Amino acid sequence: MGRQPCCDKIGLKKGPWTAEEDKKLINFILTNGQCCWRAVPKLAGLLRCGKSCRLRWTNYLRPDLKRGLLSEYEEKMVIDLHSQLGNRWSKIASHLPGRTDNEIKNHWNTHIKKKLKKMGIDPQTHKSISQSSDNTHLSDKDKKQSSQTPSPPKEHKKEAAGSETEIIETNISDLIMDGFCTEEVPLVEPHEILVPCASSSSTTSTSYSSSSSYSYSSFSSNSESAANLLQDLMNEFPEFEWPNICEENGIVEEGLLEDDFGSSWDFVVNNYEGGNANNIGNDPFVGLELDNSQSWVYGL
DNA sequence: AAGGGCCTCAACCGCTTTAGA
DNA sequence: CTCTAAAGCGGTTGAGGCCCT
Repeated sequence: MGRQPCCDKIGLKKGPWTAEEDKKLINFILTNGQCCWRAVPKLAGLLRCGKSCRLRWTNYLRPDLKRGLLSEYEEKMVIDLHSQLGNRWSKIASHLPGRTDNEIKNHWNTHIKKKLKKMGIDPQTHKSISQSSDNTHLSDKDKKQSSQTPSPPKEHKKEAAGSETEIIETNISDLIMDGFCTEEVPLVEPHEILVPCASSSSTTSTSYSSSSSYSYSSFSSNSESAANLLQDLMNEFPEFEWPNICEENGIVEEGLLEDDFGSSWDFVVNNYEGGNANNIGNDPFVGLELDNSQSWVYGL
């Protein structure tokens, strides 16, 4: 017996999702939760197959996703994990909260792979290309690119004499020192993801802001005040040295945090009920900003 | 300004794995 | 244990934007 297709493809829409479809899917998932993807399109009023809905949600609409390019630390993690796990993108993604397997796979193929090749490292084996006995696994296009790529600098040729571990570690360090771009690119406007609160006792707080320069991450919390929310964030992100904050209403606390990786973060905790001077929201929130570029607002 | 080539990444395809009857 | 449906996963595609000539 032949395998049935995952869905009746006749009449189903394919291709890029529209904002209207996104809204329908977000509303449905946040109201009903994730269950039985095959039934989702019908119940949500979408002309898509369940698989397409699941992919759209997991790869793009999920509110806990990080946005923008991978940080230096995340790239190093991906390279290290790939050397251990190979192309098991979902396993790699599971070590990077807020990142999807698709995102990591794309980033690997478009950025990291090229960078490693340029440094004389075989992206598949993580060995120096000069050590590889053959490069027959490369496609014609790869070979062409490889032939156009300048020889590795002398330092790398010198490193080839050392142990494999040393080579990889040194090259990864060089890679990071080269400086990857960490620009943040918000992709979803907040007004597009706001949904009516479900009447049920949802434990997910909806995050928002009127500024498009922020990322809008939901944060699972039972918080009823900014102080409680901050406490939840402290538990979630223990790598920060969090300050003590005033628990009175109407207090805005600002300051600097430093994470385990030496990055300085501006933070602001707003206890105001019913709006604030920056018009960021009408409820208490906790905001984090890295180098004036990456921002997260955790609202109630 | 035009157009051709390259790059990026969202989305799709098809195979594999998992869950449950 | 077997079969089937659903979900998960990784490879691939192609539209759209960017860059270079």
